[in-house]
Amino acid sequence: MFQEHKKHFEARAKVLKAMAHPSRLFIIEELEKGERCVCELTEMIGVDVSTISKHLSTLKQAGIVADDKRGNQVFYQLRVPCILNFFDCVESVLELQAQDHAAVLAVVSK
Amino acid sequence: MFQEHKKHFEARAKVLKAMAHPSRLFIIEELEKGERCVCELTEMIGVDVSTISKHLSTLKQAGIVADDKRGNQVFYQLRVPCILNFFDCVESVLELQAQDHAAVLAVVSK
DNA sequence: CAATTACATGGCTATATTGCCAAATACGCA
DNA sequence: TGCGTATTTGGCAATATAGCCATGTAATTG
Repeated sequence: MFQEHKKHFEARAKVLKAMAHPSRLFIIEELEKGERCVCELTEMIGVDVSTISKHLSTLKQAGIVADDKRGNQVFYQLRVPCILNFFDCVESVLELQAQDHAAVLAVVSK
Repeated sequence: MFQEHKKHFEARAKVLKAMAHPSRLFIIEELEKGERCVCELTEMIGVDVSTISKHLSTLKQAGIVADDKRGNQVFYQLRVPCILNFFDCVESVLELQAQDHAAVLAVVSK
C-alpha cells in the first residue's frame, strides 16, 4: 500500500522539505515578486551569505528555483509559480491552530 | 524585511515541515479518502506502531489532522482539505525535475 | 479481576539539518 | 596581472529527526 509507492512519496517529501524552512519560505515569497541576487536576499534575511547560498542550493536542487549568473552575481527566480497557492492553505492551518489555542484558553479561564 | 516577520515564517515552516515526510504524506493522502485508525495506517505503511503514532502526533500538533477516540481505537481525519492542492503543485515540481534530468542525460550522451 | 488489544510515551542511537567561519572560485576592473 | 566583490564549498559543532524497543495507559472481553 505504501511500500510500492515509497519512492514517489519520498520524492514529494523532498520538495516539501526544501520549502520547510523560514528563510527558504521567505525567499520563495520574495522571488514571487521577481528575481533576486544572492546579495539582496542575504541583506533582507540577515544571516551569513554562505547560509543563504546553501538555502538557495537546497531550493535549486528541489527544482523550485533556477539560477542565472550574470556578470558578478547570481540571480535566482521561481520556477514553479503554483508554489504560492500553498501559502493560502498553510494560512488556513495556522488559523485553525489559532482557534484551537483560543479554545484552550477559554477552557482554562473558566 | 525578514526579521520582523520571522515568527510568521517560522509558523508556516512548521506546518510544511510536518508534511515533509514520506509516511506523513501518505497518511494525508489516505485520510483524504476518509478517517483511519492508527492500526490501519500502521498496517498500510509497515513500520512500528509507535513510529506511526508519533507521525500522527506531529500532524496533529501542526493542526493538519484531528483525532477521535472511539472505544478502543483512535481515528484520525484531515482537518484541512486544501492540503491536497499541494500535491498538484509538488507534482509539477517533480515534472520539472524529470525534465532537468532528461536534459542532463541528453547532454551527457551527446 | 485478568488478559488482550490499541495507542501513546520515554529512552536511545543513527542520521540529517542549520549556521557559522574559513577557504576556494569566478568575474569585472584598473 | 592583481584586487575587490559576489558566490560557492568544506568543515565543524549544536541541534533536530526518525525509528526501534520497552513500558505505560485505556478500553474490551471473558
